[in-house]
Amino acid sequence: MVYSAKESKTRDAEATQVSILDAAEEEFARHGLKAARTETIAARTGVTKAMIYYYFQSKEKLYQAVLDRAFSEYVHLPKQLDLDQLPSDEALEQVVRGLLASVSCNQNIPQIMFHEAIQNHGEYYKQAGFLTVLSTMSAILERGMSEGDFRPLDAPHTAVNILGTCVFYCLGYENLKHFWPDKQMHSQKMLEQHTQEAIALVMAGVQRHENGEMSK
Amino acid sequence: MVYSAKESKTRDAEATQVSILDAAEEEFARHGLKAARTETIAARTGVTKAMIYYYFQSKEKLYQAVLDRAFSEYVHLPKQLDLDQLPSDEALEQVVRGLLASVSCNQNIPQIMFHEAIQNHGEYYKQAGFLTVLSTMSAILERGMSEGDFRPLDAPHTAVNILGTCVFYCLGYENLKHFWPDKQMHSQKMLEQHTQEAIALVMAGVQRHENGEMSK
DNA sequence: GTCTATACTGGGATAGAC
DNA sequence: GTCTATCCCAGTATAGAC
Repeated sequence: MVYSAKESKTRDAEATQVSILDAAEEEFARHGLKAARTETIAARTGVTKAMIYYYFQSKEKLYQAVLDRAFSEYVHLPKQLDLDQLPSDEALEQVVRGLLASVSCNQNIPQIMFHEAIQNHGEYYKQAGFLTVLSTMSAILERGMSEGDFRPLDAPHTAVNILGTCVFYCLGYENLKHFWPDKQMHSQKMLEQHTQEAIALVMAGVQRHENGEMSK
Repeated sequence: MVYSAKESKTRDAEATQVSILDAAEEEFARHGLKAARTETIAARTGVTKAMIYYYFQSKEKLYQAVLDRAFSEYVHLPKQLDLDQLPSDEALEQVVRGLLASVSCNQNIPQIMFHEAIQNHGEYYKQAGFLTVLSTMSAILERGMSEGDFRPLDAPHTAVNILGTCVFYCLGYENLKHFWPDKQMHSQKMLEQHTQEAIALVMAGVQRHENGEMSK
């Protein structure tokens, strides 16, 4: 995804389009559809505004193109079949780990999704990979309960709550950095720690424990 | 907060200002500072755009006023002293429960905070109540570990992860509704279920269990 | 395919009547 | 204190040269 094509000074339609899409993804993530400025996108891309309208007829069309590309590239989960082979707790850990990795490496998509949610009534979300993730997690949780690995819980609600834990750290970065004034939240070390703590919390949160009190 | 003063047709400066603030909070929550339209705020309020500039000199000043009011009203946590009296697990449950209640009853504030994070680099977040919530939770987690109630964990990271679980359901509502096509996510019943499931996940996630494997 | 220059519009802000 | 009318800039979109 994030490969810039600025170096070629010769005319290259393909490269220009990719370059515009990259800059647009960034801008839309930051500001949402309405507040995004085509001028900023053009400036970051290195081409002029006119080019944006040449390739993508309007800001809306460009937005749609960004979403389309993002959905096709985001969240490469382990295949359903592979997950079914694993014990439920290992399957869940795999999914959560994949999710955390995706979110850490490209925060633009979750940010765009959020803007979608509160501005555009989640119109595009149906197409997105996140619903798949939720369904997958929910199914694993159901299986884990029936196999006795997990405590009694409501699978869809718990899947949503897990997803919340996974995305919040990166989504709220600019706010949360005040909570860690002396650390770099995006450093390799911190991201790894976040991954580890999130997984620990989630796994402990769903697993059945011999003498633990059941929640119902 | 959400009390409208439209019914008085006589001139009432106080009521007009409150009315503007209410509408503005809504609009800023939906669109963020930049994309928010003063025209929309005025329309929703029932007064004209000019009034907004009469009372608040600019859109920015209005935004600041909305934030100031929100911070002073949001998240009424139990007093520090009361929490210290309780066993750590009960204290944590109290805080999480309070947080879930605040978020469910007014989603505007978390939404504004989110926009702050990704648009304005979290400038205002330092003032907000959320950092207090995080510190409070973190302290409780530390105490719980030292008293042997909680498993070994990183307190700040875990506090952030818990907060994520608490806010995500309401923040992502418009997206997540596609995941529950047959339910009303804002119904009393669903909100209660979310509260219950979130608390169950969090408490199970942090508590020490006799035979559970420690995460470190 | 890429640029410069410009037409057009939405919306922030203000002047002035009532 | 509240309204109407208007100014004017920022920003979308396009025409036309190269």
